Amino acid sequence: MASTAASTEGERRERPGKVAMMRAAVEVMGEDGYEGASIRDMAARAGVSVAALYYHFPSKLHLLGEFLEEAHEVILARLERRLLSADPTPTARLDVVVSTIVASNLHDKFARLASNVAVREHTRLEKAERKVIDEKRRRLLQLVQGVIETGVENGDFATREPREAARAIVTLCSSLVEPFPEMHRSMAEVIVLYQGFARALAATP
Amino acid sequence: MASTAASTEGERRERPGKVAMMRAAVEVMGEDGYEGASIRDMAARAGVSVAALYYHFPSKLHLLGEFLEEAHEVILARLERRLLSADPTPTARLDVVVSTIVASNLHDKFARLASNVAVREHTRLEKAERKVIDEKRRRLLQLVQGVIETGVENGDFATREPREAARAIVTLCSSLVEPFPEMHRSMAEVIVLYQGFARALAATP
DNA sequence: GGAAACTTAGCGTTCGTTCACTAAGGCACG
DNA sequence: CGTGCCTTAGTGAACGAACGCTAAGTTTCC
Repeated sequence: MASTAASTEGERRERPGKVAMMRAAVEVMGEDGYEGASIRDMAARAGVSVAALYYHFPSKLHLLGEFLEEAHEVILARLERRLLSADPTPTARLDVVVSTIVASNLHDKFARLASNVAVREHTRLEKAERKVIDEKRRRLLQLVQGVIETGVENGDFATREPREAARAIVTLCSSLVEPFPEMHRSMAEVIVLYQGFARALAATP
Repeated sequence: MASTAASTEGERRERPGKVAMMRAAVEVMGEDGYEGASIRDMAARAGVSVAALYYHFPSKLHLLGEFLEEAHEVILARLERRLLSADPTPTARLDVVVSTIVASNLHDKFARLASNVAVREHTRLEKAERKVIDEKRRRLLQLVQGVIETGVENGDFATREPREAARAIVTLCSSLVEPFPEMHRSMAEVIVLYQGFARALAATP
């Protein structure tokens, strides 16, 4: 579903489309913050008029909300899929958790900006939409917690606080977009490093 | 120096003063984000006119910068002082690192708001001021890294990545202000929990 | 022809910032 | 001992620019 541009035919006159507008909007939000990002900047980045944004999104806040819902849904789906086809040992499954989350936040420039928006701006939502996002974050946390708990049950892990360990792991994997100046590592190196951190957190009582 | 209100005499007519203005400004920034916080809200919260802010701070951005410098200096000083009078074993020193950072970010409502500002808004600064803050964050990181490295040298710790472990620990201790919905723990419990996490990160090879 | 996907133009509001002014305390000097 | 003067810490009003948003018209494509 939802193949907005150039779906069945080739080479139409490249209309920007809703997806491109959301991409542009998220880029600007990632750079300037939600309140600092003006809809004029978003529209200009998408190569579109301001009113075009309002054709697709009822308000700036709904645009943020829609993105956050989608982004969380995407990472949850990705994680569930990769866990299904993963080595069933808890350590391998935890490695999958880490590599999936880190890669989702780091794999290109847009992913980094989107990740910034996701961690910093979800507080701006209205209470109702905020609840929807919090619920999705809770699902992500539960997923990781489940992986840890099965590991504790069969002796691979040993933490007495699976929920808090899961929270710490997800926080770590989500907080590595420029929290400190310069980390001179490739994404692959970061993944290995953080898989080690995650194992340490899960394995230590 | 700099005792702004009621310095030598008693009971002057309670003028708000620069410190109160900065406190109010940081509160509003913590709630609404830097760009979302208007100087009118800040002034109102401090019980003062807008122009009064401009008497003490040359601009909104300088206000943020001055706060960030001060906040980082405070936590660095606190950490250095507590490390000086701490049990010299690396584990005890790492515990001090964790308890100091966590307590600084959590000990009351203002501390939480200030912590939010510190982690989210330091990217808004101009390049020059940004460098000043980054340097202070680097000093904090170095301090923690040093604690870990001496632990590795004498065999208490075992990580092969002291810098990244330090980064992870500081990130964890700084990221616990509402990153996930509801953490039903007292500050003392959180400190013990995160001391365990920090030890695990430092001790695991 | 008609719906979907836009544009142009502008609305009212809020923003950061500045200007001209002032009440209040300290203080050197005749 | 008071009086003119400078500094400190503010006030109130207003500036132009930028803001989120919208009504009405135009193009594109089946």
